[in-house]
Order: sequence, then structure tokens, then C-alpha cells
Amino acid sequence: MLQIYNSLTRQLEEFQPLYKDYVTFYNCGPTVYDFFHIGNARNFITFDNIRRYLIYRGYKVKFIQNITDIEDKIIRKAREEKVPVENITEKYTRYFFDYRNKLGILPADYHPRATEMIPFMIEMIKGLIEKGFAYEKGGDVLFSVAAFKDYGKLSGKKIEDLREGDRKKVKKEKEAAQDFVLWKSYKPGEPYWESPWGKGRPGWHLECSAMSMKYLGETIDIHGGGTDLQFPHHENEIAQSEAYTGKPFVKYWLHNGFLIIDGEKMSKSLGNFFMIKDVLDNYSPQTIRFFMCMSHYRKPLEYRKGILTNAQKGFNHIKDCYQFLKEHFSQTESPPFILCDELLHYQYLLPSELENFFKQLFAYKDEYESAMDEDFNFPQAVGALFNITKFLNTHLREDNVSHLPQKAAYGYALLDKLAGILGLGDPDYEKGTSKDDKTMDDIMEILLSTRQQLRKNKEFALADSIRDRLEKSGITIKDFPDKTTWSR
RNA sequence: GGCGGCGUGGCCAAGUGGUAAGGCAGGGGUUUGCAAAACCCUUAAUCAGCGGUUCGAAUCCGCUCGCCGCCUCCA
Repeated sequence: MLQIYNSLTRQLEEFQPLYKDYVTFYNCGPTVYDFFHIGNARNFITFDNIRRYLIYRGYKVKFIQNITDIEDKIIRKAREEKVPVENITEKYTRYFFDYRNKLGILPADYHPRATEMIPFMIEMIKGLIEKGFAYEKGGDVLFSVAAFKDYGKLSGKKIEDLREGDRKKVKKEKEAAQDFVLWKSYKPGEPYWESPWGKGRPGWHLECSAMSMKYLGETIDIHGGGTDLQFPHHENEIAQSEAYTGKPFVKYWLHNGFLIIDGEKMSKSLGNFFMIKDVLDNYSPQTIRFFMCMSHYRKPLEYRKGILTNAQKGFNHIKDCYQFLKEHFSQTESPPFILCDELLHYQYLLPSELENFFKQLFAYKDEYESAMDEDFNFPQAVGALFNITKFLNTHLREDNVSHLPQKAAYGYALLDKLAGILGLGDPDYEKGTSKDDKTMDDIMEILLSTRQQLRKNKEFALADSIRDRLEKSGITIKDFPDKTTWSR
């Protein structure tokens, strides 16, 4: 049974989507005015892991993530660089997709842009005014928080408790300090759209409601985001959506914890952030994803010097195990994904002589699933992965193992499948087909066989120097009694 | 001021009623021409503090201390 911690009810709940095995899933996406940092990456990766696990559990998942391409910070940046707004948003949208891909995060089923939703957002605003939830003042349209009785149900805040005195400036147009803007009136030099209230642009909160409703329906199963979005962003989404439709907006609210640096939240405004593009210069995507699995997704995760090196070593265990297993594959073995299907869905196809082996393997698979079933406990799931690698490493190295190639292949298939949910699948899996890789393989084959000859002749000094020099070029080679392997 | 969260071995981190997973680091070993990898053994926490509930608590309740987040754009 899959249990999810729901921020709305503040408790663990059994996951039951609205429509049996179909899940509608929305995650708040980036505002495209800069590269994204490793803190943003935590959000993207967390919800990618969750999405992949739901798919693994047999759900059909429709996943939508917005691109905010009209917003104050974008306008400011465009002004600073003296370029049109579109230059900024196109550039950083492209970078967002690029680095998302590099991190192995699945694309959403659709990434709507805020600017393409404007007609629908205007529809919503009209509806909200008609129903008495919003009012127009001097070209702005504001949502009246007082009109929505459930306001505060997600964040647990009471309107009267909020410190309005501390708010930088309460706009004069507002009837109440907590009212938030649905439509912003035009100021000279800003992009604008025509509306019944004059030229202007939509308020930030509205786009998520609009996209969620348009692409996933009036009530959706899961809405994710960083914990800082809980208030006011998600609170406002609930208010405007439920006021508009009269129906519940989201069944399960999920919020990921922050990345902490030097004891503080990593954020753009504090200036203590690391861009993912820079981190990727020194660490692999799998290392970064392993790091994200080192803590429960709802808890804070400390990013500090050396922590990624630690993560790298952790992932190396899994990576080395892939390599070890692949060395024992028989050429006639089916591809891993077919073997994995047999393992998970067509168990009657499995060779009966491997029964004990599968029994062990399934015990660890169950351990992994139990961990993930309890609110996606990544650290515990990784523990189960280590149990699998240890089992395979030990068992398959015993003397006279029966059916070694088959066991290696099935073991590989399962490990790659389960680890892959967390973005820790075999990094080599997709490589090896391009021409460059083929050439590289040939060169290494020549080099290593020559070196093998040197070792046979006990010319160790030269053989070792080849190894050292390759290491400096980022290629690690390992000598075994019967063979030598290499990896990048 | 209001609301919420956190405090587990040297470090990271699971565990939320029956006497502490796992990873990294450290020590020893098997293996190896050496190195790496792998495996085995091992060092190390009474779970922030105090009090309470219970046959029994890291795990429930209360208080104290410390840290953090939200209340303003922010994953």
C-alpha cells in the first residue's frame, strides 16, 4: 500500500487517485530568467523520482509542469540586459530543458508557458469577479481573500495572524492586505495583453491554476512544489481555483524540503546558491541524483564541501556492480528490459532452477518497494539497493556458480530498473552505440591487450604508468586475474 | 508576534512503542605483481536536556535549550 504525506491534512494517507490507475500530477516549474541552481534541482529530481515510482507501480501518470515566462524578475532582467523579454525567456527555457535532460529528468507530458494561457486566465478572472471573489481597482484585479472562507487551510495560517505591518508596502488599491493580484495593470515599457480591464498582464499565482485545470482537470491528484511555495503561492492557487470551480483543487499536496548551505536556505535572494551547470562540471548527473537521495525528500538537505564526493563514492558501488554484472552477460541473453518484464510481470517465464536466487532478489525488491511505499523514503530505498549489490557481488563471485550469465543478466535488469527510478540507472546503458564510442572501445581494446602482454612479461613499471596516465585522463582501469576492465 | 519543522556514532542518514538499517571516514584481513574493485571482521551513538505516561520510549505527553523555514519574489 502506497502512503503519501499530504501537506493539506498533515498526515500520512493511503494513495488513492481519483480515477483508479490514472494519476494527474502537477509540479510548479521554473521562472525562466536565469540558470537553475542545485536547490531548484532538488525539487525537479524529487518529483521525477516520485513520478517514476508511480509509473513503476503501474499508474498512468499525466505530468504537467509550467514555464513562467512573464513575471517581474524577467522584465527586470530584460531591462538590465537591454533586450526584449522573449530573448531572456527563450534562452533560459532552452537551458532549463538542456540541464533537465542532462540530469536525466523526464520531460513533462507538456510544459505550458504562462503567455500561452492568457485567454484562459482572463476567462477565470471574469468568472471570479462575477462570483464575487475578485474586484477591479484602477486596472488591477485582486482576489478578495475575505470572500473565500477556506483561506489558510493548506498553510494553517489565519488571516488575522499574518503580520501585515511587516509587509513592505500594502498597495493602496487593496481592500485587504492579504488580497493578491490576478491581473496587473500595464506600466510603460512592460509587455502587455488586452483585457476587459485594460492593458496588463496576469499575476503569478494564476497560471498554475489555469494550467492545472486546463490540462489535468478541475480536481487533480497531486500537486508538488518547494516548501516555500506552500504560502502564499499554493494557498492562493487553492483559493482562486476552488472559488472558480466550486470543487476541491488538489487531493494530495506534496512539498519538498530545502537544500541548506551553511545552515541557511539556498536561494537566489540570499546569493548562496550553486548553479547546476557548474556542479555538473565536476560531478556526474548520477552523483547529483544520489546526493538528492541521501535525505528524505521532506527534510532539509545540507549541501557542503565534500558531500558530493561522498555521494559519488556511494553511487560508484552501484556503478561498479553494473559493470561487474555486464561482464558476465551471455551474448544470447535478452535485453535487460525484457528480462525485467519477466521478473516483474511474467514470473512463470522465469527459469525454475533459479528459484532460490529469485527468492533472494525479490526479498530485496520488496524491501525497496516498502521503503518507497512509505512516502517515498529514498534513503531507505537506497539501502535496499545496496543490499542487492552486496548480494549479487557476493553470490556471483562464489566458486562454480550455476547459471552465472542468466543470474547476472536478471540481477542487472532488476538493479537497473529499481535504481533507475531514482535516476541511478546504468550510465553506460545508452552509450556504446555512437561512432565515437565504438572507436573508443576499439582503441581501448588495443591498448589493454598490449598492456596485458607487458604484464605477462612482468614489465610492470610500464604497465602501471599506462594505468596512471589513463587515470589522469579520466579512465579507470582495473586488473582482475583473468581480465582487465576500463570505465570512464 | 503567529504558524510549521528539525536536533540519532567523526560526518551523512533510516528507524516513530519492544532495547539503534545503510553510506562515507578509521582500523584489521582475504584476494592482487602492485593498485583498484569485491568480500569478511572491526572501532564508534543510550538517540539535545529535564520530567511524565507505560511492563517497556529515540519513538507518546509536557517543559527547557539550540537550529531552521514560512508569514515579501523564491524549489
